Amino acid sequence: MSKERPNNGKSLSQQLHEQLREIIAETPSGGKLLSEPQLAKQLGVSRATLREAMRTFETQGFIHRRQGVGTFVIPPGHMIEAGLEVLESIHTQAERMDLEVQVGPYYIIKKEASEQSAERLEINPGEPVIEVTWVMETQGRPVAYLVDVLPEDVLDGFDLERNFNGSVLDMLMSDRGPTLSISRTEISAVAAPSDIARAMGIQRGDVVLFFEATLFTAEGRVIDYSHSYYLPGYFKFHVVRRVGQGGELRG
Amino acid sequence: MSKERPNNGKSLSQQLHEQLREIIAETPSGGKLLSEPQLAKQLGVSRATLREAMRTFETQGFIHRRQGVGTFVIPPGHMIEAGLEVLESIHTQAERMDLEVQVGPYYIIKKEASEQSAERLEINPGEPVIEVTWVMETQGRPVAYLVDVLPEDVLDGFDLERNFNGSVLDMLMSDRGPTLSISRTEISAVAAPSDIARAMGIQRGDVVLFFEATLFTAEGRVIDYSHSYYLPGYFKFHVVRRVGQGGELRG
DNA sequence: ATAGGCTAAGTTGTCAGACAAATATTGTGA
DNA sequence: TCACAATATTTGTCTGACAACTTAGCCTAT
Repeated sequence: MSKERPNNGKSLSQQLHEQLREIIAETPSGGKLLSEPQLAKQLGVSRATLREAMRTFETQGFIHRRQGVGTFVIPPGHMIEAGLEVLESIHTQAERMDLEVQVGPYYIIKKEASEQSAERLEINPGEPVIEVTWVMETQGRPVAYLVDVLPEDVLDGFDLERNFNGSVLDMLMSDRGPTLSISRTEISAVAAPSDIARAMGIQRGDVVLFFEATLFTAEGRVIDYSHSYYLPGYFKFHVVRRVGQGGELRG
Repeated sequence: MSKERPNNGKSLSQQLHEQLREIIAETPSGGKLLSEPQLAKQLGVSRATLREAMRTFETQGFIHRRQGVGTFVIPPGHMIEAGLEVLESIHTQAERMDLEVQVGPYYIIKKEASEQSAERLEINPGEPVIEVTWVMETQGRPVAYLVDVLPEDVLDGFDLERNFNGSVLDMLMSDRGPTLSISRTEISAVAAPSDIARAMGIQRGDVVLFFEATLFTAEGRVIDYSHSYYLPGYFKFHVVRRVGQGGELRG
């Protein structure tokens, strides 16, 4: 068992969250959930706590509550289907796509933060960072080229050389790591620069998808800056865009 | 004329939501909110209700609650900033980016649905559709090429020729239109095919971002299928990805 | 027979007050 | 000075109740 974690105010709530997810998943599209008092009793929590958990699913558009009527599961297929808005490693993502992947050549080096890296990581240029570079392959063919840059101290407690399985994100999301919250990913398209082209075995100037991401902890600290190149055709990225609600917290 | 609406279980909660948003927006980055009892008293609601509202913001990653400590505003700039997950027209989006845009040449034609369009629109091939094609320019330079395909009956009540201002989406979102819910957008990168290259004044084979989107009404009907090409550099698209929660509702 | 209104039951929305759990601060003693 | 206990503050959860809303069925008047 991992480290002796206290109930960070999460464990219980987390459990409830999981249970609720299952219940929602098992309810047919458009179907009606049990009433709140019944559900609360079944799950062994108070109605107030249950309602807070339900609210998270409502915010995410999975369920819909109508006063005096009940709570309904929003028809999926037309729903989230786990696109880019869910933060998961490219490894995990590839599995869902039934794509068998291998970790190609990778390099883990310690260096001083470049000006660009430093700005993204919100540290000072020259501070020590770890840079992880690797190529993702399927059927022996390179399909993605990934670079992660992290402040050195973030990796305290990790044995990078031993535990690296191809995904920095998976490692950070393990229970030993800090609590992650969101990742801001910029999307663009570029012609492959020569060094990337060489590593991926394509022509210089060939079209690749380009992602640039910064990863934040729950406290708002930047702990990872990554840029990655993907061969079109092997990956299908998608986003679910929602009308209106929520936007514009900033002026 | 607003119909005689009863409090659809929202009006009050909605109001609270707005107030909370303001409070969060006005709190400095990383700052601490008032304690829940104080906030509840100030807003004139019970603590339970307040907590449900806060939960929505927590789910969206705007605030972070720590038991025994308090509730904190997550530094923005780190935050949402209205990325791709909000459904809005490219026109609106361009405005936010301080990009002055003009509507270049456009064509509105009626035709029979191709096999591909029909599949996307969930109709039968051969049924009448409207196809809107236009080029978006900034400083006289083409920067995007957009094609929208809609079933003919969707546009009942719209005078397309007269009202078209460059955005099909804006028109559909107007009050005369149906209630929209989500848009599923696939993201890829391609080398510009010759006809698009010609229309955009670039070389055939140049790199462009490629979006392919289907737009759903609240009832789940597909009412728009669009594919669009964007010149990298002129646009910055980004997505905010959230860790774990909510994912995998579907098998 | 039909249309319209009324009643009752079920469900979500909101409220009040209380205690538990986690954390940070302060005070105390060695 | 340092370790440790006491205390105050804050979020997490519970309980029970009532209000607002929706639906379905019954009843009445036309």
